[in-house]
Amino acid sequence: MKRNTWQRQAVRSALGESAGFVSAQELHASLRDAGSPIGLATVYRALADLAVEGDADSLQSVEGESLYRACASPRHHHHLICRSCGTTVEVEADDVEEWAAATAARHGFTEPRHVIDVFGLCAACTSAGPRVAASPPSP
Amino acid sequence: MKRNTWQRQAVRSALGESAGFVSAQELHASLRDAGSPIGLATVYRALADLAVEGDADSLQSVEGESLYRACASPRHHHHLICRSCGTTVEVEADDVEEWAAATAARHGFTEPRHVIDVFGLCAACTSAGPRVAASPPSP
DNA sequence: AGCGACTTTGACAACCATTATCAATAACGG
DNA sequence: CCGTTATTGATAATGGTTGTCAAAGTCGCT
Ligand SMILES: [Zn+2]
Ligand SMILES: [Zn+2]
Ligand SMILES: [Zn+2]
Ligand SMILES: [Zn+2]
Repeated sequence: MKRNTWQRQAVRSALGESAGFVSAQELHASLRDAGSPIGLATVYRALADLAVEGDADSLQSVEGESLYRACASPRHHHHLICRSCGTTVEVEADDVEEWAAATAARHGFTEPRHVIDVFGLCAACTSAGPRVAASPPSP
Repeated sequence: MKRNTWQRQAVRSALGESAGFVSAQELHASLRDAGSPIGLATVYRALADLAVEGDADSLQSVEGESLYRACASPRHHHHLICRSCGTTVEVEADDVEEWAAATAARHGFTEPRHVIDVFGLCAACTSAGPRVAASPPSP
């Protein structure tokens, strides 16, 4: 049986408050900053549990880190992620789902699963302009 | 300028001979088994170079390992991968490309990129039947 | 071919995210 | 309240990947 501990609630809550995908390390750091004495291993375990229960989505960052996010919708969906600020939009695309299934079937593959994520710069980050190391005042 | 060393050629060659995606560690092991004294760090560097030059595709395994594969086609494409034996099929899907671009644009995202991979069981692995841990003789 | 400038290599250490340990703690049914 | 038992968490261990740096190799040039 699953026991209800304040640690799990804290992770749930913290995950729900973050706008985009976060790593276990980041979530642990923010919880600690907020005064919680929660342990790192516990955050890893809680996030893994949330993911298997379907209450959180997970994906691998380009650097290979596991990132998690509270799912707004329980339905199957994918994500559009700002690679600058992490803001995430959930998107559904039945056409793409069908394409994935059909592609697998056409080549004799069974039990198809798929990884589909779109990364870009959100409107805010786009208008913020290209990132520069520093903006020395022009003399 | 890029210099031409037997190590880079060996990695290129070994990558081209493997049917599906392989990790740097696996490629290093097979090269060593074939009698090559190549170093592990060199394999990592060569694979990273091939990836940026567009001569190899890379993706993150579910366990977070970086996997590489020699690209048969220089065009943009995606992969259908057997999660049992690693056999890989390259697929193109203009519809999906357009969907990704349109989805990003619709939400004000710019410079869209995407990660699209389909995992399943190939025909051979499907007919091999469900995998069992062991088949103890029934007493 | 010989030379010199500049890359590349590789053994090894360092790094870092993630997982295993395991005694102490806390949740929950009765 | 109590006993059972899942959970916690500090720490160690794991394992893929990258950094270090002296030695060796590559290539343009003569
Ligand atoms: Zn943004
Ligand atoms: Zn989907
Ligand atoms: Zn297969
Ligand atoms: Zn594409």
